[in-house]
Amino acid sequence: MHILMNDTDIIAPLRPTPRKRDSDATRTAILEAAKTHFAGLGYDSAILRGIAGDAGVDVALVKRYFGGKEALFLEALKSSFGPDSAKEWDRATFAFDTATMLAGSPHRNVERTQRFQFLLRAATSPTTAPLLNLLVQGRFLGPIRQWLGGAESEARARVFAAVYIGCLVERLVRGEALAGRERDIFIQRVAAIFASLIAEPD
Amino acid sequence: MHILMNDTDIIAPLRPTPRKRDSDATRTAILEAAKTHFAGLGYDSAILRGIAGDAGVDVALVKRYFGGKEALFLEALKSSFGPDSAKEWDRATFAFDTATMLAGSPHRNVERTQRFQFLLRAATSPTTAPLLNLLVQGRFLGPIRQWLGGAESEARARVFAAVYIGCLVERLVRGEALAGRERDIFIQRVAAIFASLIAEPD
DNA sequence: CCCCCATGTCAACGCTTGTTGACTTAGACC
DNA sequence: GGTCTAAGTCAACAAGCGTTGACATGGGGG
Repeated sequence: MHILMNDTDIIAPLRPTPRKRDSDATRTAILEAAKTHFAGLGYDSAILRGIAGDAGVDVALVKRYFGGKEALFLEALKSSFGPDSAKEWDRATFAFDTATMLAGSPHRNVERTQRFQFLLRAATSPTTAPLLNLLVQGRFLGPIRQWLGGAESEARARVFAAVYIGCLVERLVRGEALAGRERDIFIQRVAAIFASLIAEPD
Repeated sequence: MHILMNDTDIIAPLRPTPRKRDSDATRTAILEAAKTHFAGLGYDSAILRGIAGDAGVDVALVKRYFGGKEALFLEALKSSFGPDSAKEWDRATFAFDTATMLAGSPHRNVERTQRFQFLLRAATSPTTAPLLNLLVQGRFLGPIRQWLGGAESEARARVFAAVYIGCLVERLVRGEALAGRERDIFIQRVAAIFASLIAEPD
């Protein structure tokens, strides 16, 4: 193993700038670690030294690359809410699929789960709540509203968001997932709610 | 005004122990301030000096009376979730009333609003989330489940809780309340959801 | 080959905040 | 009225954490 040269050495000649000590990778590593930490712990409980540690870098680098904790948080938040897959959702199966996802195993679709845990934790921390409005509006409520379509889409989008987030909180509070018949009922009920919000013709 | 003796002096003879410097009142004041602060700021952001300040006492008193921040939090949490009015709810108007409350002005029924903000903030802080399970189960989910009655009450209670909490988060994130027609639609939709969760005969 | 800038490291500062113990004072009891 | 305990005050400590600037180092361009 130690005989082999690392990737950087190999592909370096191919690039215009071989990246001396890979600042891009460092930045990315920090950002990724930050996303995980912020999502899992919330703004207050996440600590820079922990994030830097997970990224395998020094704390001071966080300042160099992002400026500070708050700026890093914002960056991580924006990075977590990239262009969403709202348009890809299938109207036929959406309600049931989403309800299923919300009912149980956090393992499926980990990325989205983490993303919304992120949102949730951010929403309930007074420090970050103000920062969140724009993002929620622009990348969550907006797309959903548009996707739902029809009249009074604003109100319906809000109900949708509320139910969606509520399910996440519910799951967050009590770690164990539902099982068996109770789980089926839960899914069925939530799916019905979603369906009623979509189907509305006008 | 300064001529009058204060209450303590007047009613003192009537009590077995007239209470020298009113330790009970002090304790209560701290607890009340703590409830407000924890509900409004969350466990992490709430600071003891702020709580003590609002209560008009020294920080050290918090230790004397409660032992520490975590213990105070627990006490405040328990105190916030006293015997609930679940049994008083009217099945006929409950769905609409609750939806209306959730839709808008946090001014009506401030107490309950604060209580659930408390719950919410506690739920999303990793520090306090573990402490919450028992309480939520015992004093919120339990009563609701019982009140809803019928078959599969567990699943339905969970859906109820999810929607309820979701609406609170939604309102928490975006301070401004809905208005006009959008508000009506919102209420109508949420009320419909609640109603469907109650009415289920079997 | 040498210099210079970007990258990374290190240690320390300063602030916030929970906690603690010593000190002061009020008031009930003898 | 004196005394002793409970109630309240004060200042300081200690730990956690974000932040900062000085210093080391590697590598590409002259």
